[in-house]
Amino acid sequence: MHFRVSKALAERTRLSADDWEVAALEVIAEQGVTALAVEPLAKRLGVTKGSFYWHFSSREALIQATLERWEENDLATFERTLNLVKEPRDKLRALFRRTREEVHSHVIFCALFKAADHPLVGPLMQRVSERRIAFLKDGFERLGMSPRDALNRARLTYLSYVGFLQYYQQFKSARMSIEELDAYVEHVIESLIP
Amino acid sequence: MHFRVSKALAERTRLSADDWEVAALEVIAEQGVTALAVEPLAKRLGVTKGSFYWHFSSREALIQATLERWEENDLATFERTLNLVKEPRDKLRALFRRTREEVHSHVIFCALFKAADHPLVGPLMQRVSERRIAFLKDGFERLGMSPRDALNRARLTYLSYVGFLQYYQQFKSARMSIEELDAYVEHVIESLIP
DNA sequence: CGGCTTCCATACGCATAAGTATGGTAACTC
DNA sequence: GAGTTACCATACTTATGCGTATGGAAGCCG
Repeated sequence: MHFRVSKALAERTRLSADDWEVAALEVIAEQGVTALAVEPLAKRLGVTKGSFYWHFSSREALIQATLERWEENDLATFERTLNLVKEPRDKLRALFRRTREEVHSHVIFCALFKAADHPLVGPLMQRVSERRIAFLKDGFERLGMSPRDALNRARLTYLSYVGFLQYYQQFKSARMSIEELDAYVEHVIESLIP
Repeated sequence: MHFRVSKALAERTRLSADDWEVAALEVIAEQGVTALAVEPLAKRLGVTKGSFYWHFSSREALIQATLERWEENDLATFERTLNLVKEPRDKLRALFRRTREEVHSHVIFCALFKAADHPLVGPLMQRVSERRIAFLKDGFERLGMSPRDALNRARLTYLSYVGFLQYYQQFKSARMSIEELDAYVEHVIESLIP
């Protein structure tokens, strides 16, 4: 005897490929790319992998699609934030201060950076890195630095950002307080923006 | 009919726990902590896991022992390098320039940092990070910075170091040339050392 | 209402890896 | 040289995860 469970309780909306990609990105943010497995992901979504292999041909295909989606979204977000401020110094400052906000996107970025060994993730993060370094270089050049110095300063800035994210994400027990974090960001701004 | 293979060819020296730890550190440097598995490691050493479980009670025990060994060695190396130069400015400069050398130790450091999720690796890297930041802070204070500024500058310096390592290790295809690398390090020195 | 498509469950095969149990062989000891 | 210990191989068991095969149920379409 099997009574059909109420639709509201069971929430039995069938899944789309998008649902899988969103869930995959969540797992990547929480546990990294290597921890992204098909069966646990299916369990998380309340289905079995029979569903998964209808939407995707393989685990790699899911990763590929998820990464593409993230890159597009990242590009769009970056462009949007980028055009808010015009004055180069303020633009850089705004960028630095953004580090404290939009935590979620930073978590994913950080997880992807750590997974750069993966053949699909590596090229992606290299593209992203070069784009951001180029953007920073442009900013420093507008502030009067030589192309050579601007490039190196951009590298230094970007890589300190990467290091900071990893540190801040990992060692949550030793996290700075909000005030300390603010002070740190202001110090970085004073030290790196001419 | 089985003729005993010559001892020189077979190299059948029996293994010690140390041998396993050294090999484990190699694998960590090459493929990270998560990729460290017992059976592949045994194959690498030309034995089976029957040998492994005589020396160690579990995979975790191996990781533990390997990390302890690395931390001791890292401390010793750091102390040694540290006492070579006395003048604070030169000391910091020497430290920065060291980034280009002793590649192997940096590879391990980098791999461990990426594996900070692991319950054994996390606390270790936190200790190591705090030690190094404290060392840098001391250097900056000796150069006349306030304790607060010195701490933040030390963080910035250390985290840019971490970010650089990850970037440089991962994206070998987009690596800078030697000259470019030198120029970058000199830029960092000029930018961060007052 | 019968049929076709879409989405999913179940059940399999295969591979890798942790850990255990047990027996074998080298090496040292007396 | 007989016995003990130290080191290792082989052969399990269990668990996880990828991918496939196949059948079943829901939803649309005529």
